[in-house]
Amino acid sequence: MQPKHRPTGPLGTYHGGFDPPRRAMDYEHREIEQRWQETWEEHGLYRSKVDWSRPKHYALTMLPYPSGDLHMGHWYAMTPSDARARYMRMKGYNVLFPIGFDAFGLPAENAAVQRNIHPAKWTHENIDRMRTQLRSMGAMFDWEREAVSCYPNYYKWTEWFFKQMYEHGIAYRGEAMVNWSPTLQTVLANEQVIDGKDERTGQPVEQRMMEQWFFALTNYADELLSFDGIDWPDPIRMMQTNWIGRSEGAEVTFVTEGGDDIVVFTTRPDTLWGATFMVLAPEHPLVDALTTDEHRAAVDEYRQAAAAQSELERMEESREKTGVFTGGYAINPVNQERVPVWIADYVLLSYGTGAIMAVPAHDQRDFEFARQFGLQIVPVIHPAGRDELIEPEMTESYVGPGVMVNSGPIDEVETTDAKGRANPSVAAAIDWLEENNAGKEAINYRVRDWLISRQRYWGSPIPMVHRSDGVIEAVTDTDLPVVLPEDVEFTGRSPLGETESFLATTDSEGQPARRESDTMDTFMCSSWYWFRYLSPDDDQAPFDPEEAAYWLPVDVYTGGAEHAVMHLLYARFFVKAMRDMGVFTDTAAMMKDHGRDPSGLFDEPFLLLRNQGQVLGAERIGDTLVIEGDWDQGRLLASSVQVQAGAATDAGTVVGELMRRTENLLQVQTADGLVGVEVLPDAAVEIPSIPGTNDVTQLKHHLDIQRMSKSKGNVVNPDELVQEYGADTVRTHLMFAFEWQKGGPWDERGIAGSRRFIEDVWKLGSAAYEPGDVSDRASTDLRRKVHQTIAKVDEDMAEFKWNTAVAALMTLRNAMLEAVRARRVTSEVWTEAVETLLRLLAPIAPHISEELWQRLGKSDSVHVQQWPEADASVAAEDTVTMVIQVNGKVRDRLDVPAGISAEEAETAALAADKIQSWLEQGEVRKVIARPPKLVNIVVG
RNA sequence: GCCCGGAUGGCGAAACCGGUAGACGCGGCGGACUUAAAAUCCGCUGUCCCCUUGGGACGUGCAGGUUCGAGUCCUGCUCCGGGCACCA
Repeated sequence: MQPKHRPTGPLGTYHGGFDPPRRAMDYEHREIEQRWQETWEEHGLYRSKVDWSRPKHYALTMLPYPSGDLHMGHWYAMTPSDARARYMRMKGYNVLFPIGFDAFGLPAENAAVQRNIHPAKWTHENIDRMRTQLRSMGAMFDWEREAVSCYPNYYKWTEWFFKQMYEHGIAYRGEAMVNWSPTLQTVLANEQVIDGKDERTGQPVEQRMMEQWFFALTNYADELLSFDGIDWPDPIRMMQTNWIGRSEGAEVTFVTEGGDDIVVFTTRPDTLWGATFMVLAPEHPLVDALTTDEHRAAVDEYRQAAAAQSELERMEESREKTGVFTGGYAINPVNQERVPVWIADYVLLSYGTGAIMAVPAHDQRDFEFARQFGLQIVPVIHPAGRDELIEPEMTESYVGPGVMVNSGPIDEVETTDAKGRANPSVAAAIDWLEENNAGKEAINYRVRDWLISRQRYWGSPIPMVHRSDGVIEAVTDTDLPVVLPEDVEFTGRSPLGETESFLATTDSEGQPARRESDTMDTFMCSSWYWFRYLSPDDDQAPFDPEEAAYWLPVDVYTGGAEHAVMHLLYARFFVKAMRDMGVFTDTAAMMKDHGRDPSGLFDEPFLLLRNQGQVLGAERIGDTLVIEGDWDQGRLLASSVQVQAGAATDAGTVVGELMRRTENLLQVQTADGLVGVEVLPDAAVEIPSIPGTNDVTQLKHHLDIQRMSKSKGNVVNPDELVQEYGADTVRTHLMFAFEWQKGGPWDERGIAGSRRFIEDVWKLGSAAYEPGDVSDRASTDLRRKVHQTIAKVDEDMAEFKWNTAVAALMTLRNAMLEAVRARRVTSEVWTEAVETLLRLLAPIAPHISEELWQRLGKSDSVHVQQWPEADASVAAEDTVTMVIQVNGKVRDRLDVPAGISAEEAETAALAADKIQSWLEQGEVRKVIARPPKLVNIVVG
């Protein structure tokens, strides 16, 4: 449908008279929304341009992964972000609100393997569809700044950043554990491993060390612990802080009898005199050397068992302690005692040094281990205010304060609950270790360096070359990007490692060499995308410093709290590394040219962060699947899948609830546990509630209540809602019906209320108001309500409290409906009310606000209007309801002047009729007056 | 297991700093309009009790505590959600 009027003015200005208001109820949301979306686009209303004469505001919403269709979760995340951006614009800021796609990732590759569709094709089709869906939201995205991470002109710069990291010593080769499938000879993602088995083949998966690329994130650990200058939610800061997990203590070297050093980190070096054994991670490199022939069989067996378990399983503290003795011994450097060296899976190679000294008397895990295996326990703390610990009588470790005993040089030193050097005994121990060259003060972080290698196809290539002489070198900048080859085969293994035409290359000296076949973690792409929005087509640099000088840093970032520790920490790390690598040198110079002080502007990416919760799928009773098929090595090849409510457990080969689906792989919860099912391409799929021929992808609509996301799959389709109710209604409802930070299950019934609100706005905005018997009182009352609403909505929009902002607008709606019925307010007051309502609603419901604004005969877009300002004197109430309590219970209410004094309030309260009978129950002991709201009389 | 959240009517929720619990909306009930239904409009709607106009008791996951006063603060639990490093 074409716009009825084709305004031709400058940005945000429309000319030409609109039709006079038609009948009250001609609200055609489809026509109106489409027309305005086209008109805004034509006028470039949301193009954002650098303008140094105006204050800037960079609003960012987390970019979506193109999983297929835009789902309610995207709307839920983005609608308020858009509304906030629009609000800031009306507040006078020059706003940048861009969008893009985080387009590399595993689901595209799954589709390739399972359905033989190329990841690029799958991704591009999804992006095309989601672009259309995003436009239907009516958001103020500046599409000219769109960035897509899987386009070569984007990942060229992802590769360039990798090179920068390499050249500045941040990227390095190291070893890490991977999920290795011996059957497929490939690495699997954690998500692909279910119950220690490959979800696709049902074959076992083992942990194996592999050499890969890392970023030295721990170099920035201390800086990342500081949140100075940024406004982030406390829980996120806390999670990041705990994730980084800084602990202070000492590194101590134990020497094995074979002469090897075992370095351990401990936060309690003061308890070294009580260290009676050591435990190494099963994968620790010294295990082989330590193991005696007598113990080798047991050690090997234990190591294999440990390799079959994930880290998460190994960290389960409640399970029984397991471990085996290597037969080897090391010398405790503080007392020259010979201590046995064990291996146990609760020690992780990835934490600390992969080895611990065990002090069973004062560490509960060590205590349980010692008791289980009959190892020596030596108490070295005399607990404060208690009897000395006697080893055989101990039933648990002692971790409290006291005085050191049995500890040679640090005997008698006090020990407290303080951490690090703040604890006298720890300080004394560190000093002693350093004086005697037995150890040194050290800091350990729980956080590990960022492993960025992925043995996959659909990611940004790592621009490195392995020379035939073993040296690794970077691809020259002029050869960037290393482009992903398109003609590859998808088998489940990494195609790059098997594509000879990609691998074969030459090094900088023209000698034959091999390309790196790993690609980068997709978090790498999303660690710098907001810079790419600044100049998405720039082929000279990752971003244009002229744009960056104006727009950076991001002022407001919104997205899901599920990104608390990974994406949001990587993003912070990335910016700090960029700063140190000099990436912002030009930007800083440009800032100075424009009189902007660049100091501190490149330390953090996002000044203010707010998180939304998750919208859950509509609640359904979990459907039961009845599946027929043949067993093949522990999983079922299905020839028929039926959705059947309440089917008997023996109705098919497998009967159970669908828990997860990845393409045609199902996980079905049966009475006997989780079963993996592969739905064969020609299998019959039957879903009674979906008419026509069904296919396996539709099974996603039949999960129990769960998160709406690409991996869980129960998606409420917003397109249908938008068709039926309109984007403005859906936007309003999403902002109204939930506590944004919390989210919750989607329930379609409630949207009727938001639709009614939008229709009422239509009536109010398009009705011709004729004053009748005008009264000052009515006019004053409506004006007061209008200005109270401005104040409330303004405050709520500023603080991301969308639901109460909409509620305030609904309250104003109610007052205006009342006013239009009574016709007692003046035309001026009515006009002020209508124009205020439309401007306050514009960020939330942009289309209807614009349509009605234009019908009022305005020439500029409502979206370039000034945000209304509340007049506090108009908004003020002159009387207030004062509550009178007796002993904390409400017994009466009085209307009193807002300015009532404490004495007057007290007098009035004690004189109130309904209070008298309560006063007779005893003496008035105390009166607490909090004018003008409350008086509490204490009687007793 | 570890880290971080959450729990308030039949439902989604609101409640600034400790000061009227339930704003706003859904649903429900009753009424108006209609041949009828839908839509729309008006009224009621936390639970229980009493003789009414009206009044009273109870009530914010559970058990305690602090306070004149607790949804809000403290202690100990229960259940639910998010994250745990190759899902994004």
